[in-house]
Amino acid sequence: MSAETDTRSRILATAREMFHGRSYADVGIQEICEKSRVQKGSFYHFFPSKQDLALAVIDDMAKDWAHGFVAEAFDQNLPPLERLDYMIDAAYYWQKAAADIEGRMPGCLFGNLALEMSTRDEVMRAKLNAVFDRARDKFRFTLDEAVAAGALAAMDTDATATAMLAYLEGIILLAKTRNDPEVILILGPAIKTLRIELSH
Amino acid sequence: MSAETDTRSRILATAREMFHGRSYADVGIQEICEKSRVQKGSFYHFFPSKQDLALAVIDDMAKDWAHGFVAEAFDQNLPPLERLDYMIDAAYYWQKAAADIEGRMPGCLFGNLALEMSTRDEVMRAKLNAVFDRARDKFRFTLDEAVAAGALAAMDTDATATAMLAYLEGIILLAKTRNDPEVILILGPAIKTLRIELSH
DNA sequence: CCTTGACTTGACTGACCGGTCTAATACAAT
DNA sequence: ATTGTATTAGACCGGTCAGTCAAGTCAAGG
Repeated sequence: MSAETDTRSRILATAREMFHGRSYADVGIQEICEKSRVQKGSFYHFFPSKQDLALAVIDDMAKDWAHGFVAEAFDQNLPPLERLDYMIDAAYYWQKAAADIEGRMPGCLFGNLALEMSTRDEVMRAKLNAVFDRARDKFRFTLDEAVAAGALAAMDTDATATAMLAYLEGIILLAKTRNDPEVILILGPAIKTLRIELSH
Repeated sequence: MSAETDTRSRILATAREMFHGRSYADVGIQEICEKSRVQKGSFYHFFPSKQDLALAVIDDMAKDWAHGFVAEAFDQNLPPLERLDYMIDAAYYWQKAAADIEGRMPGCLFGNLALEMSTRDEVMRAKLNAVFDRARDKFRFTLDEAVAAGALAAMDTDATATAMLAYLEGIILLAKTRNDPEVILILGPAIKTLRIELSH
């Protein structure tokens, strides 16, 4: 029970790290097996295909994300607008830590996979889209609170939340291309300037 | 002369389309050769490696981009801030046209390749970074003009230009993940709300 | 003690990968 | 007509890909 779970989760952790640091196509099952010291057959006992593995990796990362990074950054004890700064900081330190260890900024696993796989795998696209939708909901909830508290003038919180998520992903994309986490720190705070008015 | 150029440019055009619509790793040289009706040997006569082909594709797209899309969108006869709206519209129609034909939004070739290749190929990363730098310059030039014309209060035009580029890439990323070009139209105009103040 | 079934092992498959090589061909200059 | 060069043709290379499979190991349950 513990051994079986261990094998599966070892595969999952390895795959997550490798997909994140490289790409889906560039990482082979054989390599994942070697690095997690598992045989091919064992791999296929737990995951019917490479696609299923990727789907599991996305779920796994989304779970950790929701319970760690996002839960802290969107801490409801903080004033709504400060949460955005916290989130930017969290993203920065995360990427910086990874860059310091690996030498390269891995960026956002979801963004990476989304651009690589959206045109090739509808199931994966839909799953990544759902992850983004949940992230947007976090932003929207924060914006709704800010508006209710009078910290922000009334706006289209749904559209603005989506805009903020897009901006965050864009910043990480650019930072990864520059291989420089500082970009997140420089551009991040401007996320609070984004605004989409209510249409009527 | 015309025939040789034709073979090379046929390879280039096919590769560009395929890399854009799928990904670098997913498209094989064999497939590119088949689709452009060229033999392997001819391919390697013109391009020493797949990496060189990708580099040439990036240059080719950047050239077309600078002369077409960007030149029109950043038309200096337009008031500076209107150029931003033009650019968003141009991005929308481009993606929509591709989505209508292919059924899927290809997104931005540069953004796609940047996320896929940045951690794997330093040469490609640097080239894509340079393309982004030039795009940022276009934004900065526009912002400088807007500030000079009094249409915008003084700001850190360099940082804001980078923020706008990040936002644009982020929008396209999200639109691609949703497979819905309309996202560009909804989120795009908010690019004008981005602002990074001068630090002092 | 025997069976069951989850798990592991590692050899194996056929397809495809990027890239090489030699020979044939087209064509321009002499 | 001949030679040199640019281009094309396509067989071929070793390696890797995702995935399969038959033969086990081993612990729990009857």
